[in-house]
Amino acid sequence: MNGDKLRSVSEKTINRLSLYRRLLENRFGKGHEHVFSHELAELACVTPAQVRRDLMCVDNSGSTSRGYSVQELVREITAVLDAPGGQRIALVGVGNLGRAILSYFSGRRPGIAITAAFDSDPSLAGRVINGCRCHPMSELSEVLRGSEIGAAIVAVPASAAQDIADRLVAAGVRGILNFAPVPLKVPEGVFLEHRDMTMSLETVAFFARRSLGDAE
Amino acid sequence: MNGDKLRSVSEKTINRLSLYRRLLENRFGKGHEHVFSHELAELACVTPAQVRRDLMCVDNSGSTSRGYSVQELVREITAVLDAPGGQRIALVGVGNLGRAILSYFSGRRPGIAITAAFDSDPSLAGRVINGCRCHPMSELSEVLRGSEIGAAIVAVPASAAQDIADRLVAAGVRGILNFAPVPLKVPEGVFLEHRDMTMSLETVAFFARRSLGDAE
DNA sequence: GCCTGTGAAGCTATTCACAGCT
DNA sequence: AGCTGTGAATAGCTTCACAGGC
Repeated sequence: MNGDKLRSVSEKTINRLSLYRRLLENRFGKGHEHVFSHELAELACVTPAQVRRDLMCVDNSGSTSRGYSVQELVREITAVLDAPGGQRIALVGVGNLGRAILSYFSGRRPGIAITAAFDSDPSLAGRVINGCRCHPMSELSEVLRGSEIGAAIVAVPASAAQDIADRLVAAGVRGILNFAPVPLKVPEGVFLEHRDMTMSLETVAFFARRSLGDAE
Repeated sequence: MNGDKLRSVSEKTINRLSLYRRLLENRFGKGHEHVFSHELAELACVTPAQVRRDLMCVDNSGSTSRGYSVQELVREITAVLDAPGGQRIALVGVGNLGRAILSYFSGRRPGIAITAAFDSDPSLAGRVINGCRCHPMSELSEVLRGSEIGAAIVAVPASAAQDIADRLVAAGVRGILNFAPVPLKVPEGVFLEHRDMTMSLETVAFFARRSLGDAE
């Protein structure tokens, strides 16, 4: 389809495409059939030029004086973001955060499903939480090998995270979303996103304080 | 102290300083008194040049052929990041995610404390979770006004998020960490960080798939 | 007139590369 | 010899500004 364009799309653009799609779905639900780049920009809190630039990587239906067709745009962004048959994700670590993630994603996005969870607590084994089956940690490799899972969420304590990451990669996982408060080492070719809450919160605290100082 | 340098520090640098500090604390716990930039870089998964560049904004003790003194570096980063008397944070939304955040931050960082939580569920009012008192949502402005809280975490459903943000800003909050899956509008001068799990997960899924494709 | 798509400019962040120090 | 601190170069991202279309 639009193969080569996709090779070079940046992470930030993919992030925003994900956001645009949700905003558009929501907007379409409200009866709007078309959007202008400045309207979508307003919803997403970015500039209109940014929206148009981002949309260059979707196989865009083009546009008229009415702007973009919401429905077509959603379809085209989906063609870029989602795997044709949907994508399966594993969750490792079913503590407070892991459960929050399960409950949040349960059936929320059609293209993505968390289909297996793992925890070192044996009492969770066999339980089904928000439609997702929990397995003992020891079965990680085995369960992943028999599945179509290509990405995983790591929500375990810092001390366990690197070991888990190694095992995930060995089992064929090529994308990791890491919530553990420690940077992970993964081989070239494995995509890694580190979402460190401590970093986020300390950063917000810093700039909040600086803002106050600026005002005075 | 090092006032003007701080005006221009980027968000990314502050993020990494937060990370460096934790890695250093951990390292010092293991008996290392000194680090080289390439060692810290290895721990943080960045380049040595990046580390040195980031450290330019701390009032650095300088360095010798032994590298940086871990203890001093921690102290200097703390002088940049933390408010002198510690910083208080509010949490809005005590659902699954909110509880995960409370349990995670409970006593973890000395410079930061989540001192008030709010939820629209009246049955939570008055309860204390991980040392943090829950208030009914209606008391948000009142409680914040009588406090030193300058930043807040938003962990409510999308539909409530903008209203909460407006009330937080009106009550004097100058930094918001937003976990709701919707971009928030805040006035100039209020720092906003949007941590959207759907965006993160869809992005990881996309690049995991692309990685697989690259390999084939 | 007001939109989109996009080359070019402008900005920000990262890395290079080397002077200066021990 | 091997480190830090930093000007200069590079790479990456965003915005400008305008040609072309309805």
